[in-house]
Amino acid sequence: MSTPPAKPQTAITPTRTEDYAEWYQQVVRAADLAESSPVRGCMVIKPWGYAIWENIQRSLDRMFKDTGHKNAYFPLFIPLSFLEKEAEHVEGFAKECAVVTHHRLVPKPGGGLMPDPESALEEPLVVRPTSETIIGASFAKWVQSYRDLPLLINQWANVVRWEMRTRLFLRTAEFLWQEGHTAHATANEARVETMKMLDVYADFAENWMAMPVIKGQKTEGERFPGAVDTFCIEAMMQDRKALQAGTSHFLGQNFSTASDIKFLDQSGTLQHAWTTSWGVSTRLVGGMIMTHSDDDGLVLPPRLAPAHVVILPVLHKAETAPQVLAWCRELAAELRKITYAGRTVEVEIDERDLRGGDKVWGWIKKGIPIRLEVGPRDIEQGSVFMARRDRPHKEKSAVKRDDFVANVAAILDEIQTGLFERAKAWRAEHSRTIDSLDEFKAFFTAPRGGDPNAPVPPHAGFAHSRFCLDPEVEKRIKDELGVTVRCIPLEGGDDPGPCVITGKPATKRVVFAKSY
RNA sequence: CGGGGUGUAGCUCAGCUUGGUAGAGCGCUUGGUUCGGGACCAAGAGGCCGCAGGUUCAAAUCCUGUCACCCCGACCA
Repeated sequence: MSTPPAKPQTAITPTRTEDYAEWYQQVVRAADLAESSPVRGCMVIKPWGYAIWENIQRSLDRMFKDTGHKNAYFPLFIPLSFLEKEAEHVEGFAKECAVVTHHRLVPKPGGGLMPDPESALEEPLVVRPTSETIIGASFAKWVQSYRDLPLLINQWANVVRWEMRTRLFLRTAEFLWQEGHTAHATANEARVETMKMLDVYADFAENWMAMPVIKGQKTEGERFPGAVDTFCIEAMMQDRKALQAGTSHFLGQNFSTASDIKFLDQSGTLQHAWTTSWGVSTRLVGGMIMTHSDDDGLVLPPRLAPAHVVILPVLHKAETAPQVLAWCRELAAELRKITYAGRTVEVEIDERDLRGGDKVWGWIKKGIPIRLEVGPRDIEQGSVFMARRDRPHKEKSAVKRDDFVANVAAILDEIQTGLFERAKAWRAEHSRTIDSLDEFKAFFTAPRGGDPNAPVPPHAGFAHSRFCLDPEVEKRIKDELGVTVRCIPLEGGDDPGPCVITGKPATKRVVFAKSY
């Protein structure tokens, strides 16, 4: 018997190719990002994970403000009647709403507590699944004249959608997000706003998350309930499934009509305003994980990393320990004066009384971009031993201390850019232009070993194919292959020819994929 | 919400078929030997066996219900 080839040891089991879904959960856990909670479908976001969200918030908030938006805050509860105002909107969200019906608890016979029947609310309150209607009520008061427009508001908040199947970060019953809501005097202005914010999202995804995205429009079937047009950014994960990472909606006058947002224009005519809404959520953290992480755990794009550099002092010799520590602290202080991507370089010194290997692997699994090992020998030579999370873990090199200080921002940038290029290459590798139905079907039919309950194996990726945009056909394809139109790309999609499914004339190529 | 699976120590799991005082490895604590690296030896701490009922002299084990998690669908950011 020959021995099987030795499998390289990885910090995360299983690996991505062995079981992607399980790998994802293990990465989240190993990096200490979040955990499930006693509440069904709701997660506890732990400090390392929350810091990533804070970084997302900080940079997006800056971008929102730079485009003229102001933050505000609206109630968590929405009167049921508000939600009923927009027909498609109700229909879309009714199935997944948490509803508050009482305001007091009383002792239950036999122990425990129960809602006091006497305290039933006259009108139930819905925990917001999104805030168009409650914000609309405010907008209706705030807008009287064309001079009040445009009204550009953003809210950072939590929302609740009673999802049937949840996954940490990707889909939770409660999630954190931001929702922008704007009102404009003309349809055109509102459309410009819709596209502007889509651009902001794409810019953020690519330049901060290092996650390449395709900007596009949703088909009728995938549109936000109540919107006239929905636009999105779509990214490819490492299992080649698509992730909708952000949406921007042109709402037309649907919600302004429902909420009575009216103004007198310059000619004295009473008009309904034109509104938009747009949002991204903690799902972005899931997207970031699935875009960059490897079989050793989380890989963080430096611009969103809670900390950029960890210094691991070699402290096991008592006589040199104080000196090593002092040297490391001084280095850290100097690094913290450097600015990278709008923040100072954030440095951790891991002084914990742990074995070196344990510390190193802990930080690898947390995805920190740069690790520095510093011991007496390095100090003697005025150097640090550097390892980068975007390189194999054994690849370490001695770098002169002062060179490192001078170059740290450049190195972080190189990692950031490298991650983006790698993700782009991955997407390119798994995208195909497909013009025949047979090839299309083959592309999306992955063998499952005959077990209908088995986890879904990796998908082929994105198919760029012409499509006639018939909703019936789209539904059929979804039922047959589990594949949907992720978006109609805004850029580079024009290519008239026969629809890949029906052969009917089509003007554009769309992106087909399986999705989260 | 339908189908499948799993709940036993912080983690991964064995024990359940055939009911009889709760187990292993990793992790944790302490001591020692090591150590520019996920080490080794020894001694310890730690569990109402998801929860609630039932059957039984006796339940982790059998029965019923319920909750949670995972996978496959449907739904969705």
